[in-house]
Amino acid sequence: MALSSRFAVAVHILTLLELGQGTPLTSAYLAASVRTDPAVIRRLLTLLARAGLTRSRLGAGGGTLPARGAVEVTLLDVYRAVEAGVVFTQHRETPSPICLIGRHIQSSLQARMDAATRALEAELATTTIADMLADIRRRDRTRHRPLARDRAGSPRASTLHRRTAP
Amino acid sequence: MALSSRFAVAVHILTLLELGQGTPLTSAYLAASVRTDPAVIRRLLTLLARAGLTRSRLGAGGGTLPARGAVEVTLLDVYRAVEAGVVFTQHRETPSPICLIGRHIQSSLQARMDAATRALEAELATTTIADMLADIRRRDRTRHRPLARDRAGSPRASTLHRRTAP
DNA sequence: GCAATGTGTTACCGTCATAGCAACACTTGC
DNA sequence: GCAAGTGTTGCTATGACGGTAACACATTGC
Repeated sequence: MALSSRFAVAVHILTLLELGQGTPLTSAYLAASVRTDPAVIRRLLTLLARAGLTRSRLGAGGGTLPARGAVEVTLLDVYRAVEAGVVFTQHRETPSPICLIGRHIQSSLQARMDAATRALEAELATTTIADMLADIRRRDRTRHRPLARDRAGSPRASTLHRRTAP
Repeated sequence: MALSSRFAVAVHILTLLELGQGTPLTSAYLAASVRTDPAVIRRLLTLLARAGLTRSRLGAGGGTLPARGAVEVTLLDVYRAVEAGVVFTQHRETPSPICLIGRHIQSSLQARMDAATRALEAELATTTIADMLADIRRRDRTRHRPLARDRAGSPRASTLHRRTAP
């Protein structure tokens, strides 16, 4: 069936870290934006750190920073970091070897599963975290302006670098 | 994360039905090849019947037949028939609207998820059940011949149309 | 040195989807 | 009528996942 929500949350986090511009963000801050528990975020961050996508600083004033440039990190990198990477599942029990179909269905099907997975992954690789951030900024400019003030300069920095819950 | 095994089993069943060549196959027969319980097979068959891929005959001498030609049924048809069709999952809770990222991450991400899903589905659509059967026959000819007898004629019909467990 | 802050990690629980399994009503062919 | 099937339901065990609390450890600033 479906993948977990880890992929969505991980992309969210990485985009938010990129927006942070060098300030280490705490798991509490990230959790407030995602709307979950800080421990869940930290659990996810260990996966991202293990994949070389984030770095964390311990202790007071600590937090997490992106470890690579946002233009280098694709959604495929994120996907591979946090998901088992298995979209399709084979039979639970190996089928009957007495049956012609049973003998070969798994290997034959695996080839198609792999091809479909490759197609999905290739598509994911076309988008970077930088693309995501740019797209989100674009969406905010066009769609989200019922009261259009502060056009140029002095953007909504208050909502970005505030250390309290966003 | 991963899909259920329903897709794999459904492809298995449809290929086996196609091999049956007009004889209705029972859920017990199919279950023996898949190595599961007949009730599990019947539960799956209702999904396939609902999608117009199979027809069943009730009563003694009954069983299930393919409802469409094997060249017309793609793996995408099977996939759509038995899976919810959702590969990616969004956040459980809607992210914080106070945060720039939180406001737009879901719509932005959904576009990429849809694109990746479309790529996967397009790849699945390139293979038919007839392709599967042909591929399995090919694999059986090339790989599965430690003792190479009965080259032409008199194939392993015993393993195909036998009504007992394969 | 010490308190405050924050990460990393573990353990536990509730929820949900799934597959295995048994049971039963109903249909069909002999 | 009986045997052989399907269609369907209910129950259970399992595994993945996210929410939550707790705790050890690292770091900063006083």
